[in-house]
Amino acid sequence: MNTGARTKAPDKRRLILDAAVRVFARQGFHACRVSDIADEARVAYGLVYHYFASKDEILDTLFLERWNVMLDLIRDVDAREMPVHDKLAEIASFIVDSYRHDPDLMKVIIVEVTRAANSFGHTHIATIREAYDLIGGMIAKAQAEGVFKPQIEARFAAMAFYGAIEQLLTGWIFDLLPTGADYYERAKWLVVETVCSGLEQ
Amino acid sequence: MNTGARTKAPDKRRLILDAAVRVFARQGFHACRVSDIADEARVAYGLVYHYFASKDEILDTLFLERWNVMLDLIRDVDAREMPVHDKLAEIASFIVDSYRHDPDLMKVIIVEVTRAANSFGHTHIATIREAYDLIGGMIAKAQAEGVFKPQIEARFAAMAFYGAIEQLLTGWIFDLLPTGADYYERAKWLVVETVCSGLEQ
Amino acid sequence: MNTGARTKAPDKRRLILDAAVRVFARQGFHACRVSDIADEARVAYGLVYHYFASKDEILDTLFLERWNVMLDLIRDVDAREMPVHDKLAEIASFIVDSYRHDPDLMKVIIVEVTRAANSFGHTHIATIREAYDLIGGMIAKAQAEGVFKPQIEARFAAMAFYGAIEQLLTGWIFDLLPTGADYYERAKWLVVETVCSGLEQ
Amino acid sequence: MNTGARTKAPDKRRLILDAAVRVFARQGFHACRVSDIADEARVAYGLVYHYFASKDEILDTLFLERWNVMLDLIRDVDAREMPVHDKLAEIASFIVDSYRHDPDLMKVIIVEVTRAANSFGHTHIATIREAYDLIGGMIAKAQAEGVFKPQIEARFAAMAFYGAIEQLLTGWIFDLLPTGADYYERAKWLVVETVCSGLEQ
DNA sequence: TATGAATGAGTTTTCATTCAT
DNA sequence: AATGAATGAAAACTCATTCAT
Repeated sequence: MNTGARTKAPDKRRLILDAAVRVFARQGFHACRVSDIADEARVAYGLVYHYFASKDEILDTLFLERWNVMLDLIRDVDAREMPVHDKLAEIASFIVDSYRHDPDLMKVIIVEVTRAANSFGHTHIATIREAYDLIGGMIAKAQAEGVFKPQIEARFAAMAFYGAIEQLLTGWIFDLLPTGADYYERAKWLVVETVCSGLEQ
Repeated sequence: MNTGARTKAPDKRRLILDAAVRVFARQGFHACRVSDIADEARVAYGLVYHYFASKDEILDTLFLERWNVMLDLIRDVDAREMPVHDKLAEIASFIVDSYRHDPDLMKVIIVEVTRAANSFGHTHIATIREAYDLIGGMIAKAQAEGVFKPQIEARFAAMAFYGAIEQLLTGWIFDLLPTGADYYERAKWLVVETVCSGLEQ
Repeated sequence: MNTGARTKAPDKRRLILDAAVRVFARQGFHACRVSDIADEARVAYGLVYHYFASKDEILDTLFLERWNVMLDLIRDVDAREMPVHDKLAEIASFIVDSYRHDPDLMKVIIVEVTRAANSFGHTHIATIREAYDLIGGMIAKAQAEGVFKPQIEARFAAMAFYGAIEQLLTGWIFDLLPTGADYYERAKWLVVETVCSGLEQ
Repeated sequence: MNTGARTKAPDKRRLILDAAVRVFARQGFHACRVSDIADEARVAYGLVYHYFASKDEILDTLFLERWNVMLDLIRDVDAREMPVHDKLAEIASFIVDSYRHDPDLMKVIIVEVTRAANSFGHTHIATIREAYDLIGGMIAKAQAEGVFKPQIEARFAAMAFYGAIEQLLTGWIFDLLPTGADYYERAKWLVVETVCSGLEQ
């Protein structure tokens, strides 16, 4: 029974992953060196290669760890009986909270994976798509139930919804939007409100 | 009547820029070599450096060329007297048409610049922000006029709107959404309809 | 009886420095490639950059190593109680012996550093000057004691003295002067005799 | 009858040579580009190659132009009937005046040619040696006539004499010695006085 | 596990030189 | 003579990865 973060054991592997998040966020995946990660983790250079086969694998690991948590959440939400509005709100809330909890990690995922059409994005496309598809399914179901307009393609709407959230995170990442607990909460509400009811009075 | 491409000067500089778009789109900025660009342009290696100080400058040039055209469009729309709904529709239409007209260029801009918080995105943040600000201004104005709900932060709404569009393009780039004239047109309508009226019936 | 070169650690760093001396002397700093140094040292290319930040740093290191030994000698001589004639003789002897012991190293220092007004010479000007100043001080002291003529500027005389020695080395480097133990010893005597007593009978 | 420097005719070739002197002196031969020379001469890039076969040839030309003037002077002095002291004074005077008249040119010759054992110095070794040999001949003659001590090798003495002068120039080039008409004149006297009579009272 | 020296392929950039006009 | 675009070889430097200890 090792929950992974007891107290003593430093768990070098975790140390390296966490250091990588900070370094990737600060310098970008391409601009940083493996030695930067080792230094940040206060670990010997070679140890990075003891735990990970390559620099790529570190980012892969970080992405999958987080994305799978999100997929679990979305699947769980999807399975529950609740209005689509609330489902979308749960998802938006989860993503925004993910950013609140670990902005560096979300920055890395958005900047280095989600849009990297020729590298990591391409590698993980199936995993990424699963999230979009699940959301698309919720919207399609809502259309079938007469809650959402039937004219709008569910897949397109799902992308627009997800893109709206990700862009809010991008705004925070680029320091284009104000941060703080209030703003995070309002942002969650705003994106769902807009997508469900629209901006018009 | 000459479309310009067959006439006198081959304009090597343009040739290089156009080749770079294709190469960046195909391989990604980091994964491609300057020699790939030169080869694609059927031009001597050194000529790339005769016209551009660095590989970076090529991407900078491509981005600014296109983004400034968009800024002009947005500024123009902003100055016109028309319902905010139509203004947003013009913007969405312009961006989608940009993708239709030159998917490679838009792919490069979205994948390599717009979200690159540690490299090009950071360099061009002021230019990028201008677009968001202009859209935010339109929304704020609509709120002041009572057309849009006043409770939603205009800046946040603008980001959500832009993010929704960009994500549709991302969907096409990643081959997650179907393409074709019909889909492009419906996508334009969809994103504006959603943002203005919401998905709810 | 072990001269140290055959023992345990090969000390790759030293290997590289020694190889660099040979390569710089043979081809000149600008004309040689870093790979030439690595090859000469029978070491992997990248190892050169593991120990030195740049090709420049290798030459900097070689120069400072040697010049500081000379500075120590001059400072030591300066502190001793002995006729100025003998002091100058010690210095001339040290420099000529340095050439006898490692002609390549002295060649590199004279050819690539001491006169390189726009590169290494400029970088190390303060260090180089210290030697001239110390010699100038000895001459000034001799003038104050009435041993040397007071009309001649000590700083100028110091430069002339040092220049005379360096030019003898240059003569050997360019193969314009005969070499051999006898010539080295006579050269030491000659330069001091000339500067102190003059060529006139 | 064209003395080469009338008034109107710009003589682009001369313009390029003079510009090269300034650029070589300022940046060093290796650090400057051919385009720097063209820019400094306010001449088209390609024109440099119309007048000179290579960058090297420009420096060769500059060196030979000046060194041959010096050789003429030394030969002339050598042929004259005058005390060796005066001969050496004429030579020292000529070299110092050369520096007064065009410090950049002398800097370039000393820094880039005279000590460049692996490049230009090697190329022009025969020409350079001629000067040393002529001076050596004067000294040998003075020894034969009983004016100079016979124990000192004339060739070595010639090198020491020339080296003393060149080092004074080096001192000015590196800004280690004070400049000005007075200092130049005293330097001429000093070097000859030292070499002939010695520093001792 | 842990360390960091050792390896060497890969890429940008520079710049002398050529050439068409 | 004059121009400057075009060429492409050359080299420094980087850094992911391997390996001996």
